Amino acid sequence: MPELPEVETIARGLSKRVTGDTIESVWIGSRHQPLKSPAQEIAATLDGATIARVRRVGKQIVFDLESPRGRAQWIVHLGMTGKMLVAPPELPVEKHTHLIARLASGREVRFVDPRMFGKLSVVPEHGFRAAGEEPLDVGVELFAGLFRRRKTPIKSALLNQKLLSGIGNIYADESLFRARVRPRRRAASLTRDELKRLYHAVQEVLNEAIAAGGSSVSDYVDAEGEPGFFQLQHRVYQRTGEPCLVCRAPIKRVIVAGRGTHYCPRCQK
DNA sequence: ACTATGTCCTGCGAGC
DNA sequence: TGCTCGCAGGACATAG
Repeated sequence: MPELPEVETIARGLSKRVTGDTIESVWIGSRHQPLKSPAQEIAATLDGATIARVRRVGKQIVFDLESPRGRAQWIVHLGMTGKMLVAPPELPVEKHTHLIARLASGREVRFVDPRMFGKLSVVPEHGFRAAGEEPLDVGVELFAGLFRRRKTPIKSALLNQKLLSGIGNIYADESLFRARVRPRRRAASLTRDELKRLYHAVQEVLNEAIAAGGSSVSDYVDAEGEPGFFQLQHRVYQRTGEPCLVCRAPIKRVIVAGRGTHYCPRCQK
């Protein structure tokens, strides 16, 4: 599922291939679940707009658009199974394609999302605000302050996009393992040292994952249709019963915040 | 003001 | 072999 490193990889790929290009026409499928803004409004905003910039904010892809009608932003959240592909027009349109933007260069940007947890919207210029802090930009003091006085499990807090934007199930588990903190620990119970370890673990995991092009665990591919490789470096995620890479104890799986959660019962306190 | 839980959706794999 | 069923989970609604 696309979390910060996957979305970063996709946004970089899109940026490289569509910046400066102009959307000449837009097709939107009849399944409207993935749309947060009305289909008509999305089509009208994209149609004829030039893509000035593509970037990642939290887990969303933000397209800065310029057109004779003014500036706007196209916001794409990939949900669990969303893909943004840059494709030649002759490439067969795969099932669950919800939007196709045809570009002046001849290429197409396609939004594909089988499970339809993804969301598309358009907002006025500068209309989009990230809910929480960027995990890779935040300082250690502000980071630690986010968890103070919170009774919720630390894993739930990591998944809360209003605190930090971009961490999902994979990177929450991997970060907690590296920080040697159990996912069910109450956030407020973490010591200063543990919070510091967690801060560095989050940065390390996210940066390593970006370098590997993200994790391909379900059907994630980047804008060019290429998978990522960070799943090969997962130390706990989906390794239930396998030996911990540090102490050989079998990795445990429990449910926290309704999510499958993996940890080492010996290394993580 | 927080926190916990159910819901949306389709594809896939386990189990019979 | 072929079927059914349950699970996967990001964000939000709703309940407590």
